[in-house]
Amino acid sequence: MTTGRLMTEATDDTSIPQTPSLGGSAHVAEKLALAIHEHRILPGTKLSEDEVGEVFGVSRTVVRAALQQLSHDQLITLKRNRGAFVAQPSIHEAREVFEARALLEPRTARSAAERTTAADMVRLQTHIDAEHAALAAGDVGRAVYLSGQFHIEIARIAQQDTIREFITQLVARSSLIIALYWQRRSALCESHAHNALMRALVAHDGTLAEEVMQGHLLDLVSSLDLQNRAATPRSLHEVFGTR
Amino acid sequence: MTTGRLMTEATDDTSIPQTPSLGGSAHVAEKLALAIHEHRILPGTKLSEDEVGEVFGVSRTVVRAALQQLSHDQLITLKRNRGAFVAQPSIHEAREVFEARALLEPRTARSAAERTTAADMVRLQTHIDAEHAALAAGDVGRAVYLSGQFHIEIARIAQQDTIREFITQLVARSSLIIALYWQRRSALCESHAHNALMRALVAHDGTLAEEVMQGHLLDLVSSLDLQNRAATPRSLHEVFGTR
DNA sequence: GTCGCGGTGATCGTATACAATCTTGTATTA
DNA sequence: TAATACAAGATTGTATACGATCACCGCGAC
Repeated sequence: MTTGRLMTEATDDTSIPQTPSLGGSAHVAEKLALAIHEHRILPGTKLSEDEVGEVFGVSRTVVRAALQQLSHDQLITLKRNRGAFVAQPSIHEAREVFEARALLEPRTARSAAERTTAADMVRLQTHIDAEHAALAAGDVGRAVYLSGQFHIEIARIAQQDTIREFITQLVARSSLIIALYWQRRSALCESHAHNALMRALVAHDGTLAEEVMQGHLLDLVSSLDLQNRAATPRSLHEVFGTR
Repeated sequence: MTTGRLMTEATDDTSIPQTPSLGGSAHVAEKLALAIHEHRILPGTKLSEDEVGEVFGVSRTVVRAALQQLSHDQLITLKRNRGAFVAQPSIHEAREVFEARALLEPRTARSAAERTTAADMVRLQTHIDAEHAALAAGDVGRAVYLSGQFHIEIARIAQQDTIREFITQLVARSSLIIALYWQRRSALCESHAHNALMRALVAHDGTLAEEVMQGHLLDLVSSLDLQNRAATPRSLHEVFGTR
């Protein structure tokens, strides 16, 4: 066990699932997904079954179940007899992800605007405050995670569970894409756009919400470097195309 | 083992994975998914791990992996310490599924129209022929399956893998919805719409393809009975609203 | 010096065994 | 008679063990 402390150690929690309604594998999957979201585990990192099991104090059986779930969400890639690796979306995949988001999210924001309640407003404001706090603390990973949760929250307000699930997957993959292709620039425009979105929502202005969301997603894409090929491949095999 | 012959028996194939690149669990998951698609296994059916393992000649380990995958696709529902059951989408979920399809597929059809090649046309025509053959043979289940595959094929032509994956999930759930809420009526309009779609695609008429797809999905929804609550609920809890 | 080849270690794939939980049948009692 | 408590059976949840496959590395031949 040479890597260590990339993720929360087993001593952080009771190592016994605190949510008895959930299976242990779901617990492990959540923890891993959060760590990936927050960029505490970087794309390309190998997730050995033994190692993960040791960290969380569970057997390989439950680790395998968790990894399979994450694989289905395309957060990790399973290679037969090789192991699990945090996914490294290609530039092509990155474009597709944001095209899908552009297709789903503006319309969802419009729906959300028509249904935003006072309670929703409070939740959104809390979210934005948390984003600001994370940025102020310099915790970029957490800020990225919270920023994604904001988009998911909008889908929740729209009361479209099926679409929300898709957006959840897209946000997760977006987190990987940001980790790979982010070029530092305007980090503040993010939460600014979220503020504008919230204003449109509470004003029940669906058209405005749709426009703001569309522009926000475009800004997001343009803050990435999707031109240069060969952006941060971790595995030597991928560098040279062997295997 | 009292149920039997709902799905293809183990003697149908070699019971040894014929695709060595795929894990055995993927093989089992595919067979089960196909059986569910074709309505050979109906919503609400319990899929016991032992039973499935016996049918396919594999151990519970691989069955569990397959069931987990199907659960993620929402084809089955896993209940802790209870087992796996073929999913029974509620009317609300059914509406959401088709709303999501209405959001994704028309635009995807437009993209596909701009990229349809001669080879694609052949594939589409083959598909439509197979649909006709299945209908002529009275195999409604297979016709439903092939009809869904047609929609997935369009997403493939559009070269949008991410969106294609979403549509694949939605088509799968649509199959369950059709099994639950289908009210017999115009079974032929289906393939007719598919013919119209193909014509729009080969003519590279994106606008027409988008319109046809939108209308086709609306027809599909209106062929369902999503008004009556309590349409074929299997669980008594759902009948009486307890828990 | 480079290419090909087999040994070796590590890791995953699958099967089996045991523990925990739920369901169900039965007997007991008010 | 009906309700409850208890026990037996069945099913899933988890852990462990063994076998298969692949990557890595050293050795030898060309």
